[in-house]
Amino acid sequence: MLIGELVKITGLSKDGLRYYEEMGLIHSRPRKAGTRTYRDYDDTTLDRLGLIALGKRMHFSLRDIAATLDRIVGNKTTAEERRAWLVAQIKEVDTKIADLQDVRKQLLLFAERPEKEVVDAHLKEIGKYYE
Amino acid sequence: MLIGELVKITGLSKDGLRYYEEMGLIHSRPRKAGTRTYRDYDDTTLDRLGLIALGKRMHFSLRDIAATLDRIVGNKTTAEERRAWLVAQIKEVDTKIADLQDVRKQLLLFAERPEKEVVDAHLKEIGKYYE
DNA sequence: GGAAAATTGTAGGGTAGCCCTATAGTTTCA
DNA sequence: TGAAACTATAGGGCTACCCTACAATTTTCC
Repeated sequence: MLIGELVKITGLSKDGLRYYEEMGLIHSRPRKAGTRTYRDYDDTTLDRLGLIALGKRMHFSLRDIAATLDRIVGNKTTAEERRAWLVAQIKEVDTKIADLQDVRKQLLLFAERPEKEVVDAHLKEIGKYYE
Repeated sequence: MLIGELVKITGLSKDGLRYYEEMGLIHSRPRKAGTRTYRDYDDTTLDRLGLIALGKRMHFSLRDIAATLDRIVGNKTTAEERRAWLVAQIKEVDTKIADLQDVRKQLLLFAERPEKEVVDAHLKEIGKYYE
């Protein structure tokens, strides 16, 4: 299929998809047409895009996603390798969740006593984690 | 204090701090020195940087953080306004947590049956959420 | 069948949130 | 006094795109 259909199915943008291809996240077969060359995608592209979306929901960079895409979709990896990798990913997600839960706790403390002095004092305590 | 001390205390970079100032997230009093003008920061800057860090952990854009910084640190806001705003923020964080938990569930399903055919089949099911 | 509309291509600029030079003015300290 | 330490501005680079052009190639409609 051409890029337009991919756009229709996925809701992603033309530019985004071409950027993915440039980054090596998806691939197409060149289809010659006069002086132009169109990109022809096959169905497995949709699987890859699904995984890319999953990676983005994990707040991973495209570079990281690219590195792992072939690892999970590719045929070269064994089931055991996939499992080990997946467990590692789950741990990373757990870390992100834990961090957000901590943030939530901080916000809740603010919300319970929203008087300026209390907020300010609380800020002095937690505000020391600058990064 | 000058920018170097801020760098030491926070661990943030000189460039990052100047970018924050450019974006209006922090402020300094200009200190003239010959043809140059140095940035002079006061202690409240540290409070602001603490809140900025909190915002970043929530994956908020600097633009959004800037908009809310004055709202929470500023004197103009009432306790009730602050509380309402904080509750809204907590909801947003909850959404992010829920999404990550969903991602975690998907990964776990993959991990439990990492055989290629099963993974591929599963992909077809969940892989339809492209964004 | 020929013109108009839709689709694709490349090229270029813009955004966010920084990092990393390079070059130069200012202050501090031995 | 002169070198080291700190500061400034200016410029380019990176990521993950978006948003114009403008041109080539279908496809569609009359």
